[in-house]
Amino acid sequence: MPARSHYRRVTDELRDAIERGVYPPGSLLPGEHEIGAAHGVSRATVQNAIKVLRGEGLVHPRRGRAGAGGGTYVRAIPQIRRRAVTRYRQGAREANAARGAFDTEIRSQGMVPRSDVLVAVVDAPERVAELLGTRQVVRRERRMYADDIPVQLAPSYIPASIAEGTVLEQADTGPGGMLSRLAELGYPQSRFTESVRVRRATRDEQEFLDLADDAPVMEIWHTGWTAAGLPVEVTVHAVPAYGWVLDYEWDDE
Amino acid sequence: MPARSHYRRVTDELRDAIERGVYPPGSLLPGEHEIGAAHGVSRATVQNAIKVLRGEGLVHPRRGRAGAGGGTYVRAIPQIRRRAVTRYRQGAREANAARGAFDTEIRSQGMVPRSDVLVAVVDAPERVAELLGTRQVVRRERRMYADDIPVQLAPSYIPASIAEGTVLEQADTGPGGMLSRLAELGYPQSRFTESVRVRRATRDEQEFLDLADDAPVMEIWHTGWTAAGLPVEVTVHAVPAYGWVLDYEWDDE
DNA sequence: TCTTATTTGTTCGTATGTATT
DNA sequence: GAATACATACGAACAAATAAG
Repeated sequence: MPARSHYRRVTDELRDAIERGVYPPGSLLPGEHEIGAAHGVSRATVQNAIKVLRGEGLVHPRRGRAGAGGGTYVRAIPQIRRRAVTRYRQGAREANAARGAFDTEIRSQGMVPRSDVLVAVVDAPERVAELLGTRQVVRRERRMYADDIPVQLAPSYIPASIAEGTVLEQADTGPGGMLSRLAELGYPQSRFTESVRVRRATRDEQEFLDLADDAPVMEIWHTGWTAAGLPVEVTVHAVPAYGWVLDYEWDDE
Repeated sequence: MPARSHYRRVTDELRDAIERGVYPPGSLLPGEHEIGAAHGVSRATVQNAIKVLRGEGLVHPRRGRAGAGGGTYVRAIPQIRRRAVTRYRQGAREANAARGAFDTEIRSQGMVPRSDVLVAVVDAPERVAELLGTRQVVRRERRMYADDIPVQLAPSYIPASIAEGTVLEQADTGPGGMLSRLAELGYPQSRFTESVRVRRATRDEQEFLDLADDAPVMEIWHTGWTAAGLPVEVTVHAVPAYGWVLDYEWDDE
Protein backbone atom coordinates (compact mmCIF):
# COMPACT_ATOMS: atom_id res chain seq x y z
CA MET A 1 0.00 0.00 0.00
CA PRO A 2 1.76 3.09 -1.20
CA ALA A 3 -1.01 5.11 0.41
CA ARG A 4 0.98 8.00 1.70
CA SER A 5 4.44 7.79 3.13
CA HIS A 6 4.97 8.78 6.72
CA TYR A 7 6.77 11.97 6.02
CA ARG A 8 4.10 13.13 3.57
CA ARG A 9 1.44 12.44 6.12
CA VAL A 10 3.34 14.49 8.66
CA THR A 11 3.85 17.24 6.09
CA ASP A 12 0.16 17.40 5.35
CA GLU A 13 -0.84 17.35 8.98
CA LEU A 14 1.56 20.11 9.92
CA ARG A 15 0.49 22.22 6.98
CA ASP A 16 -3.10 21.70 7.84
CA ALA A 17 -2.52 22.64 11.46
CA ILE A 18 -0.73 25.79 10.38
CA GLU A 19 -3.44 26.78 7.96
CA ARG A 20 -6.13 26.19 10.52
CA GLY A 21 -4.41 28.39 13.02
CA VAL A 22 -3.27 25.73 15.47
CA TYR A 23 0.16 27.24 14.94
CA PRO A 24 -0.46 30.88 14.07
CA PRO A 25 2.06 33.03 12.16
CA GLY A 26 5.07 33.81 14.26
CA SER A 27 4.53 30.91 16.62
CA LEU A 28 6.88 28.07 17.31
CA LEU A 29 6.30 24.53 16.13
CA PRO A 30 7.02 21.74 18.63
CA GLY A 31 10.58 20.44 18.49
CA GLU A 32 11.45 17.77 15.97
CA HIS A 33 11.76 15.08 18.62
CA GLU A 34 8.40 16.00 20.01
CA ILE A 35 6.64 15.94 16.65
CA GLY A 36 8.24 12.59 15.95
CA ALA A 37 6.99 11.19 19.24
CA ALA A 38 3.51 12.55 18.61
CA HIS A 39 3.33 10.91 15.19
CA GLY A 40 5.27 7.81 16.05
CA VAL A 41 8.07 8.43 13.57
CA SER A 42 11.76 9.11 13.80
CA ARG A 43 13.33 12.52 13.81
CA ALA A 44 14.73 11.99 10.33
CA THR A 45 11.20 11.53 9.05
CA VAL A 46 10.04 14.70 10.72
CA GLN A 47 12.90 16.54 9.13
CA ASN A 48 11.87 15.34 5.68
CA ALA A 49 8.42 16.68 6.36
CA ILE A 50 9.66 20.03 7.58
CA LYS A 51 11.97 20.34 4.62
CA VAL A 52 8.96 20.38 2.33
CA LEU A 53 7.28 23.11 4.35
CA ARG A 54 10.48 25.07 4.30
CA GLY A 55 10.59 24.92 0.53
CA GLU A 56 7.08 26.35 0.51
CA GLY A 57 8.21 29.18 2.72
CA LEU A 58 5.64 28.20 5.30
CA VAL A 59 8.06 27.65 8.14
CA HIS A 60 11.44 28.87 8.92
CA PRO A 61 13.68 27.05 11.40
CA ARG A 62 16.46 28.53 13.47
CA ARG A 63 19.03 26.66 15.41
CA GLY A 64 19.54 27.32 19.04
CA ARG A 65 17.98 26.89 22.37
CA ALA A 66 14.22 26.98 22.65
CA GLY A 67 12.42 29.75 24.47
CA ALA A 68 14.38 32.37 22.66
CA GLY A 69 15.90 32.04 19.23
CA GLY A 70 15.79 28.34 18.49
CA GLY A 71 13.01 26.33 16.98
CA THR A 72 10.94 26.16 13.86
CA TYR A 73 8.82 29.23 13.34
CA VAL A 74 5.65 29.61 11.36
CA ARG A 75 6.12 32.34 8.86
CA ALA A 76 3.75 35.19 8.29
CA ILE A 77 3.38 35.10 4.53
CA PRO A 78 1.90 38.35 3.33
CA GLN A 79 -0.20 37.57 0.28
CA ILE A 80 0.44 40.48 -1.99
CA ARG A 81 -1.34 41.37 -5.17
CA ARG A 82 0.60 43.25 -7.80
CA ARG A 83 -1.62 44.99 -10.33
CA ALA A 84 0.93 45.54 -13.04
CA VAL A 85 -1.08 47.81 -15.30
CA THR A 86 -2.59 50.11 -12.70
CA ARG A 87 0.38 50.35 -10.36
CA TYR A 88 2.39 52.42 -12.81
CA ARG A 89 -0.29 54.97 -13.50
CA GLN A 90 0.62 58.41 -12.32
CA GLY A 91 -2.52 58.79 -10.25
CA ALA A 92 -1.82 55.61 -8.33
CA ARG A 93 1.84 56.36 -7.77
CA GLU A 94 1.31 59.86 -6.48
CA ALA A 95 -1.81 59.26 -4.38
CA ASN A 96 -1.46 60.53 -0.80
CA ALA A 97 2.12 61.60 -1.36
CA ALA A 98 3.15 57.98 -1.91
CA ARG A 99 6.73 57.30 -2.88
CA GLY A 100 5.77 55.25 -5.90
CA ALA A 101 3.93 52.15 -6.98
CA PHE A 102 4.99 49.83 -4.17
CA ASP A 103 3.95 52.29 -1.50
CA THR A 104 0.44 52.64 -2.84
CA GLU A 105 0.11 48.97 -3.56
CA ILE A 106 0.98 47.77 -0.07
CA ARG A 107 -1.03 50.43 1.67
CA SER A 108 -4.12 49.61 -0.37
CA GLN A 109 -3.86 46.08 0.96
CA GLY A 110 -3.88 47.18 4.55
CA MET A 111 -0.18 46.76 5.22
CA VAL A 112 2.58 49.19 6.06
CA PRO A 113 5.22 49.58 3.36
CA ARG A 114 8.85 50.37 4.00
CA SER A 115 11.91 50.30 1.78
CA ASP A 116 15.64 50.87 1.83
CA VAL A 117 17.55 52.03 -1.20
CA LEU A 118 21.20 51.70 -2.11
CA VAL A 119 22.35 53.82 -5.03
CA ALA A 120 25.52 53.39 -7.06
CA VAL A 121 26.90 53.99 -10.54
CA VAL A 122 27.85 50.59 -11.89
CA ASP A 123 28.47 48.51 -14.98
CA ALA A 124 25.15 47.06 -16.05
CA PRO A 125 24.65 43.29 -16.07
CA GLU A 126 24.74 41.97 -19.60
CA ARG A 127 21.03 41.56 -20.14
CA VAL A 128 20.35 45.01 -18.74
CA ALA A 129 23.00 46.57 -20.98
CA GLU A 130 21.36 44.92 -23.97
CA LEU A 131 17.97 46.27 -23.04
CA LEU A 132 19.12 49.80 -22.28
CA GLY A 133 21.76 49.99 -24.97
CA THR A 134 24.42 51.25 -22.56
CA ARG A 135 26.79 49.85 -19.95
CA GLN A 136 27.02 52.87 -17.66
CA VAL A 137 24.02 52.88 -15.41
CA VAL A 138 22.77 54.15 -12.10
CA ARG A 139 21.61 51.25 -9.99
CA ARG A 140 18.99 51.78 -7.34
CA GLU A 141 18.85 48.63 -5.24
CA ARG A 142 15.63 48.54 -3.29
CA ARG A 143 14.76 46.23 -0.42
CA MET A 144 11.11 46.31 0.39
CA TYR A 145 9.06 45.34 3.40
CA ALA A 146 5.39 44.94 4.17
CA ASP A 147 4.57 45.19 7.87
CA ASP A 148 8.33 44.94 8.42
CA ILE A 149 8.53 41.57 6.69
CA PRO A 150 10.93 41.49 3.72
CA VAL A 151 8.86 40.87 0.61
CA GLN A 152 10.81 42.06 -2.39
CA LEU A 153 14.31 42.76 -3.66
CA ALA A 154 14.38 44.95 -6.74
CA PRO A 155 17.36 46.61 -8.37
CA SER A 156 16.47 49.29 -10.92
CA TYR A 157 18.79 50.44 -13.69
CA ILE A 158 18.69 53.81 -15.42
CA PRO A 159 21.20 54.98 -18.03
CA ALA A 160 23.83 57.09 -16.29
CA SER A 161 23.47 59.64 -19.06
CA ILE A 162 19.98 60.31 -17.78
CA ALA A 163 20.23 59.79 -14.04
CA GLU A 164 23.69 60.90 -13.00
CA GLY A 165 23.75 64.08 -10.97
CA THR A 166 19.97 64.15 -10.57
CA VAL A 167 17.58 63.41 -7.74
CA LEU A 168 17.52 59.83 -9.03
CA GLU A 169 20.79 59.30 -7.22
CA GLN A 170 19.20 60.07 -3.89
CA ALA A 171 17.47 57.56 -1.69
CA ASP A 172 14.14 59.35 -1.54
CA THR A 173 12.89 60.28 -4.97
CA GLY A 174 9.86 62.11 -3.64
CA PRO A 175 6.15 61.85 -4.40
CA GLY A 176 5.37 59.44 -7.21
CA GLY A 177 8.85 57.99 -7.06
CA MET A 178 11.33 57.35 -9.82
CA LEU A 179 8.82 57.45 -12.66
CA SER A 180 7.58 60.88 -11.77
CA ARG A 181 11.14 62.22 -11.62
CA LEU A 182 12.06 60.59 -14.91
CA ALA A 183 9.06 62.24 -16.49
CA GLU A 184 10.18 65.62 -15.16
CA LEU A 185 13.63 65.03 -16.59
CA GLY A 186 12.07 64.66 -20.01
CA TYR A 187 11.62 60.90 -20.10
CA PRO A 188 7.97 60.14 -19.43
CA GLN A 189 7.21 56.46 -19.82
CA SER A 190 4.26 55.41 -21.90
CA ARG A 191 4.85 51.78 -22.66
CA PHE A 192 5.83 48.87 -20.44
CA THR A 193 6.98 45.33 -21.01
CA GLU A 194 7.31 42.66 -18.38
CA SER A 195 8.72 39.18 -18.43
CA VAL A 196 7.93 36.75 -15.62
CA ARG A 197 9.82 33.61 -14.80
CA VAL A 198 10.40 31.36 -11.81
CA ARG A 199 13.86 30.42 -10.63
CA ARG A 200 15.69 29.38 -7.49
CA ALA A 201 16.55 32.17 -5.10
CA THR A 202 20.09 33.49 -5.16
CA ARG A 203 22.20 33.62 -2.01
CA ASP A 204 21.32 37.28 -1.45
CA GLU A 205 17.64 36.67 -1.89
CA GLN A 206 17.68 33.67 0.43
CA GLU A 207 19.21 35.80 3.09
CA PHE A 208 17.09 38.89 2.68
CA LEU A 209 13.77 37.17 2.05
CA ASP A 210 14.56 34.48 4.59
CA LEU A 211 13.98 31.64 2.18
CA ALA A 212 15.17 28.05 2.09
CA ASP A 213 17.92 27.54 -0.42
CA ASP A 214 15.80 25.65 -2.89
CA ALA A 215 12.86 27.99 -2.59
CA PRO A 216 11.48 29.45 -5.81
CA VAL A 217 11.20 33.16 -6.52
CA MET A 218 9.34 34.97 -9.24
CA GLU A 219 11.56 37.24 -11.24
CA ILE A 220 9.86 40.08 -13.07
CA TRP A 221 11.84 41.99 -15.66
CA HIS A 222 10.16 45.32 -16.06
CA THR A 223 11.14 47.77 -18.78
CA GLY A 224 9.73 51.25 -19.21
CA TRP A 225 9.77 52.96 -22.62
CA THR A 226 9.19 56.51 -23.76
CA ALA A 227 6.70 57.23 -26.51
CA ALA A 228 9.63 57.44 -28.91
CA GLY A 229 10.56 53.85 -28.10
CA LEU A 230 13.55 54.64 -25.91
CA PRO A 231 14.02 52.26 -22.95
CA VAL A 232 14.75 54.41 -19.91
CA GLU A 233 14.48 52.04 -16.97
CA VAL A 234 14.82 48.37 -16.20
CA THR A 235 13.81 46.89 -12.86
CA VAL A 236 14.29 43.27 -11.87
CA HIS A 237 11.80 42.40 -9.18
CA ALA A 238 12.44 39.27 -7.12
CA VAL A 239 9.67 38.08 -4.82
CA PRO A 240 8.97 34.84 -2.95
CA ALA A 241 7.11 32.75 -5.49
CA TYR A 242 4.39 31.62 -3.11
CA GLY A 243 3.59 35.01 -1.67
CA TRP A 244 2.57 37.07 -4.68
CA VAL A 245 -0.15 37.22 -7.28
CA LEU A 246 0.45 39.15 -10.49
CA ASP A 247 -2.47 40.77 -12.29
CA TYR A 248 -2.47 41.90 -15.90
CA GLU A 249 -5.13 43.30 -18.17
CA TRP A 250 -5.24 44.58 -21.72
CA ASP A 251 -7.47 45.35 -24.65
CA ASP A 252 -7.18 43.57 -27.95
CA GLU A 253 -5.53 45.80 -30.57
CA MET B 1 32.04 30.61 5.76
CA PRO B 2 29.37 27.98 6.28
CA ALA B 3 31.36 25.56 4.13
CA ARG B 4 28.83 24.05 1.78
CA SER B 5 27.46 20.74 2.94
CA HIS B 6 28.18 17.59 1.02
CA TYR B 7 24.78 17.15 -0.48
CA ARG B 8 24.70 20.74 -1.68
CA ARG B 9 28.05 20.26 -3.30
CA VAL B 10 26.79 17.13 -5.04
CA THR B 11 23.62 18.96 -6.08
CA ASP B 12 25.62 21.77 -7.61
CA GLU B 13 28.02 19.46 -9.36
CA LEU B 14 25.26 17.34 -10.84
CA ARG B 15 23.35 20.40 -11.95
CA ASP B 16 26.43 21.85 -13.48
CA ALA B 17 27.20 18.63 -15.31
CA ILE B 18 23.66 18.51 -16.66
CA GLU B 19 23.72 22.11 -17.79
CA ARG B 20 27.07 21.65 -19.48
CA GLY B 21 25.84 18.68 -21.42
CA VAL B 22 27.77 15.96 -19.65
CA TYR B 23 24.38 14.36 -19.12
CA PRO B 24 22.25 15.54 -22.03
CA PRO B 25 18.45 15.63 -21.91
CA GLY B 26 16.98 12.19 -21.98
CA SER B 27 20.13 10.51 -20.73
CA LEU B 28 20.53 8.48 -17.61
CA LEU B 29 22.42 9.67 -14.57
CA PRO B 30 24.73 7.16 -12.91
CA GLY B 31 23.06 5.10 -10.19
CA GLU B 32 22.87 6.52 -6.72
CA HIS B 33 25.46 4.11 -5.38
CA GLU B 34 27.80 5.04 -8.16
CA ILE B 35 27.43 8.79 -7.65
CA GLY B 36 28.00 8.28 -3.97
CA ALA B 37 31.20 6.35 -4.60
CA ALA B 38 32.41 8.97 -7.06
CA HIS B 39 31.91 11.78 -4.57
CA GLY B 40 32.86 9.84 -1.49
CA VAL B 41 29.48 10.18 0.21
CA SER B 42 26.73 7.83 1.27
CA ARG B 43 23.72 7.00 -0.78
CA ALA B 44 21.46 8.97 1.55
CA THR B 45 23.48 12.06 0.80
CA VAL B 46 23.18 11.48 -2.92
CA GLN B 47 19.46 11.15 -2.52
CA ASN B 48 19.26 14.46 -0.72
CA ALA B 49 21.04 16.00 -3.66
CA ILE B 50 18.84 14.37 -6.26
CA LYS B 51 15.73 15.40 -4.38
CA VAL B 52 16.63 19.02 -4.93
CA LEU B 53 17.11 18.46 -8.65
CA ARG B 54 13.80 16.68 -8.78
CA GLY B 55 12.06 19.62 -7.22
CA GLU B 56 13.53 21.77 -9.94
CA GLY B 57 12.20 19.41 -12.55
CA LEU B 58 15.68 18.86 -13.87
CA VAL B 59 15.70 15.11 -13.37
CA HIS B 60 13.09 12.56 -13.12
CA PRO B 61 13.77 9.18 -11.53
CA ARG B 62 12.03 5.95 -12.39
CA ARG B 63 12.24 2.76 -10.47
CA GLY B 64 13.15 -0.46 -12.12
CA ARG B 65 15.99 -2.28 -13.70
CA ALA B 66 18.71 -0.31 -15.41
CA GLY B 67 19.19 -0.50 -19.15
CA ALA B 68 15.51 -0.13 -19.72
CA GLY B 69 13.14 1.82 -17.57
CA GLY B 70 14.94 2.27 -14.29
CA GLY B 71 17.27 5.04 -13.32
CA THR B 72 17.32 8.78 -12.95
CA TYR B 73 16.72 10.55 -16.22
CA VAL B 74 17.69 14.03 -17.24
CA ARG B 75 14.60 15.83 -18.31
CA ALA B 76 14.28 17.76 -21.50
CA ILE B 77 12.79 21.01 -20.22
CA PRO B 78 11.34 22.90 -23.14
CA GLN B 79 11.77 26.57 -22.40
CA ILE B 80 8.59 28.09 -23.64
CA ARG B 81 7.80 31.73 -24.03
CA ARG B 82 4.18 32.77 -23.71
CA ARG B 83 3.47 36.16 -25.21
CA ALA B 84 0.19 36.88 -23.51
CA VAL B 85 -0.83 39.95 -25.48
CA THR B 86 0.03 38.78 -28.97
CA ARG B 87 -1.02 35.16 -28.65
CA TYR B 88 -4.69 36.02 -28.52
CA ARG B 89 -4.72 38.23 -31.57
CA GLN B 90 -6.78 36.86 -34.38
CA GLY B 91 -3.95 37.02 -36.87
CA ALA B 92 -1.67 34.96 -34.66
CA ARG B 93 -4.29 32.37 -33.79
CA GLU B 94 -5.39 31.75 -37.34
CA ALA B 95 -1.98 31.86 -39.04
CA ASN B 96 -1.31 28.80 -41.19
CA ALA B 97 -4.57 27.18 -40.22
CA ALA B 98 -3.40 26.92 -36.64
CA ARG B 99 -5.84 25.58 -34.07
CA GLY B 100 -5.41 28.51 -31.77
CA ALA B 101 -2.87 30.38 -29.69
CA PHE B 102 -0.91 27.43 -28.33
CA ASP B 103 -0.43 25.95 -31.78
CA THR B 104 1.09 29.11 -33.19
CA GLU B 105 3.12 29.80 -30.09
CA ILE B 106 4.86 26.44 -29.97
CA ARG B 107 5.46 26.27 -33.70
CA SER B 108 7.04 29.71 -33.71
CA GLN B 109 9.55 28.40 -31.20
CA GLY B 110 10.58 25.53 -33.39
CA MET B 111 8.68 22.80 -31.60
CA VAL B 112 5.81 20.57 -32.61
CA PRO B 113 2.56 21.22 -30.74
CA ARG B 114 -0.02 18.61 -29.94
CA SER B 115 -3.04 18.59 -27.67
CA ASP B 116 -5.82 16.38 -26.42
CA VAL B 117 -9.18 17.72 -25.40
CA LEU B 118 -11.85 16.33 -23.14
CA VAL B 119 -15.20 18.07 -23.29
CA ALA B 120 -18.00 17.86 -20.74
CA VAL B 121 -20.87 19.88 -19.35
CA VAL B 122 -20.17 20.35 -15.67
CA ASP B 123 -20.79 22.42 -12.59
CA ALA B 124 -18.23 25.19 -12.55
CA PRO B 125 -15.73 25.39 -9.71
CA GLU B 126 -16.65 28.16 -7.32
CA ARG B 127 -14.18 30.76 -8.49
CA VAL B 128 -15.10 30.12 -12.12
CA ALA B 129 -18.80 30.42 -11.38
CA GLU B 130 -18.13 33.76 -9.70
CA LEU B 131 -16.24 35.03 -12.69
CA LEU B 132 -18.71 33.84 -15.31
CA GLY B 133 -21.83 34.48 -13.28
CA THR B 134 -23.20 31.01 -13.92
CA ARG B 135 -22.75 27.47 -12.66
CA GLN B 136 -23.62 25.55 -15.80
CA VAL B 137 -20.57 25.49 -18.02
CA VAL B 138 -18.95 23.57 -20.82
CA ARG B 139 -15.50 22.47 -19.74
CA ARG B 140 -12.83 21.88 -22.35
CA GLU B 141 -9.94 20.18 -20.59
CA ARG B 142 -6.83 20.46 -22.70
CA ARG B 143 -3.56 18.59 -22.25
CA MET B 144 -0.81 20.08 -24.29
CA TYR B 145 2.51 18.83 -25.54
CA ALA B 146 5.55 20.33 -27.20
CA ASP B 147 7.66 17.83 -29.09
CA ASP B 148 5.55 15.18 -27.35
CA ILE B 149 6.58 16.38 -23.91
CA PRO B 150 3.67 17.36 -21.66
CA VAL B 151 3.96 21.09 -21.00
CA GLN B 152 0.57 22.37 -19.98
CA LEU B 153 -2.76 21.39 -18.49
CA ALA B 154 -5.50 23.90 -19.14
CA PRO B 155 -9.22 23.53 -18.52
CA SER B 156 -11.38 26.17 -20.19
CA TYR B 157 -14.87 27.09 -19.05
CA ILE B 158 -17.58 28.64 -21.21
CA PRO B 159 -21.13 29.32 -20.08
CA ALA B 160 -23.32 26.42 -21.21
CA SER B 161 -25.85 28.95 -22.45
CA ILE B 162 -23.31 29.96 -25.06
CA ALA B 163 -21.45 26.77 -25.87
CA GLU B 164 -23.92 23.94 -25.54
CA GLY B 165 -24.88 22.37 -28.84
CA THR B 166 -22.19 24.25 -30.77
CA VAL B 167 -18.87 23.33 -32.30
CA LEU B 168 -17.34 24.31 -28.95
CA GLU B 169 -18.37 20.92 -27.65
CA GLN B 170 -16.23 19.18 -30.22
CA ALA B 171 -12.57 18.34 -29.77
CA ASP B 172 -11.34 20.21 -32.82
CA THR B 173 -12.65 23.74 -32.90
CA GLY B 174 -11.10 24.49 -36.27
CA PRO B 175 -8.80 27.28 -37.49
CA GLY B 176 -8.20 29.94 -34.88
CA GLY B 177 -9.59 27.73 -32.16
CA MET B 178 -12.14 28.53 -29.50
CA LEU B 179 -11.84 32.29 -29.70
CA SER B 180 -12.60 32.39 -33.40
CA ARG B 181 -15.71 30.22 -32.90
CA LEU B 182 -16.87 32.29 -29.96
CA ALA B 183 -16.55 35.37 -32.12
CA GLU B 184 -18.67 33.75 -34.81
CA LEU B 185 -21.28 32.88 -32.23
CA GLY B 186 -21.61 36.55 -31.42
CA TYR B 187 -19.15 36.77 -28.53
CA PRO B 188 -15.96 38.34 -29.85
CA GLN B 189 -13.49 39.01 -27.06
CA SER B 190 -11.86 42.38 -26.83
CA ARG B 191 -10.50 42.55 -23.30
CA PHE B 192 -8.42 40.11 -21.30
CA THR B 193 -7.39 39.79 -17.69
CA GLU B 194 -4.83 37.39 -16.31
CA SER B 195 -3.76 36.50 -12.83
CA VAL B 196 -0.51 34.65 -12.22
CA ARG B 197 0.46 32.77 -9.10
CA VAL B 198 2.76 29.96 -8.08
CA ARG B 199 1.56 26.96 -6.14
CA ARG B 200 2.36 23.30 -5.59
CA ALA B 201 1.28 20.95 -8.33
CA THR B 202 -1.88 18.95 -7.76
CA ARG B 203 -1.91 15.18 -8.04
CA ASP B 204 -3.20 15.34 -11.61
CA GLU B 205 -0.60 17.83 -12.65
CA GLN B 206 2.18 15.86 -11.04
CA GLU B 207 1.18 12.87 -13.01
CA PHE B 208 0.59 14.51 -16.35
CA LEU B 209 3.51 16.93 -16.27
CA ASP B 210 5.73 14.33 -14.64
CA LEU B 211 6.66 16.54 -11.72
CA ALA B 212 7.92 15.81 -8.23
CA ASP B 213 5.21 16.22 -5.66
CA ASP B 214 6.56 19.38 -4.18
CA ALA B 215 7.31 20.94 -7.54
CA PRO B 216 5.91 24.41 -8.20
CA VAL B 217 3.63 25.26 -11.09
CA MET B 218 2.55 28.60 -12.43
CA GLU B 219 -1.19 28.98 -12.54
CA ILE B 220 -2.57 31.53 -14.96
CA TRP B 221 -6.20 32.51 -14.66
CA HIS B 222 -7.21 33.92 -18.00
CA THR B 223 -10.56 35.62 -18.56
CA GLY B 224 -11.85 36.89 -21.89
CA TRP B 225 -14.46 39.67 -22.04
CA THR B 226 -16.65 41.05 -24.78
CA ALA B 227 -16.68 44.76 -25.53
CA ALA B 228 -19.88 44.99 -23.49
CA GLY B 229 -18.04 43.67 -20.43
CA LEU B 230 -19.46 40.17 -20.49
CA PRO B 231 -17.03 37.43 -19.39
CA VAL B 232 -17.35 34.59 -21.90
CA GLU B 233 -14.45 32.32 -21.16
CA VAL B 234 -12.17 31.38 -18.29
CA THR B 235 -9.08 29.25 -18.75
CA VAL B 236 -6.84 28.06 -15.95
CA HIS B 237 -3.41 27.32 -17.37
CA ALA B 238 -1.07 25.19 -15.27
CA VAL B 239 2.54 24.92 -16.41
CA PRO B 240 5.76 23.71 -14.77
CA ALA B 241 7.06 26.80 -13.01
CA TYR B 242 10.63 26.43 -14.21
CA GLY B 243 9.84 25.83 -17.87
CA TRP B 244 7.93 28.92 -18.90
CA VAL B 245 8.45 32.63 -19.35
CA LEU B 246 5.43 34.92 -19.47
CA ASP B 247 5.60 38.12 -21.48
CA TYR B 248 3.27 41.07 -21.09
CA GLU B 249 3.20 44.52 -22.64
CA TRP B 250 0.87 47.48 -22.43
CA ASP B 251 0.58 51.19 -23.04
CA ASP B 252 -0.09 53.66 -20.29
CA GLU B 253 -3.70 54.91 -20.46
C1' DT C 1 34.63 35.62 28.25
C1' DC C 2 33.74 31.04 28.79
C1' DT C 3 30.74 27.25 29.48
C1' DT C 4 26.66 24.76 28.93
C1' DA C 5 22.13 23.38 27.39
C1' DT C 6 19.11 23.01 23.64
C1' DT C 7 17.66 22.78 19.00
C1' DT C 8 18.24 22.29 14.22
C1' DG C 9 21.60 20.60 10.20
C1' DT C 10 24.06 17.01 8.04
C1' DT C 11 25.81 12.54 7.47
C1' DC C 12 26.34 7.59 7.84
C1' DG C 13 25.04 2.70 7.96
C1' DT C 14 21.54 -0.30 7.60
C1' DA C 15 17.15 -2.28 6.62
C1' DT C 16 13.01 -2.85 4.18
C1' DG C 17 9.55 -1.66 0.67
C1' DT C 18 8.14 -0.91 -4.19
C1' DA C 19 8.19 -0.60 -9.15
C1' DT C 20 9.94 -2.43 -13.35
C1' DT C 21 11.96 -5.53 -16.52
C1' DG D 1 10.72 -15.50 -9.73
C1' DA D 2 15.02 -12.89 -9.89
C1' DA D 3 17.59 -8.78 -10.47
C1' DT D 4 18.02 -3.85 -10.38
C1' DA D 5 17.42 0.73 -8.75
C1' DC D 6 14.79 4.08 -6.54
C1' DA D 7 11.81 5.27 -1.95
C1' DT D 8 11.34 5.50 2.73
C1' DA D 9 12.52 4.80 7.39
C1' DC D 10 15.23 4.22 11.72
C1' DG D 11 18.92 5.14 14.93
C1' DA D 12 22.99 7.19 16.01
C1' DA D 13 26.45 10.53 15.97
C1' DC D 14 28.52 14.90 15.58
C1' DA D 15 28.47 19.83 13.86
C1' DA D 16 26.81 24.48 14.13
C1' DA D 17 24.02 28.05 15.99
C1' DT D 18 22.04 30.50 19.73
C1' DA D 19 21.11 32.23 24.14
C1' DA D 20 21.35 31.86 29.11
C1' DG D 21 24.18 31.69 33.04
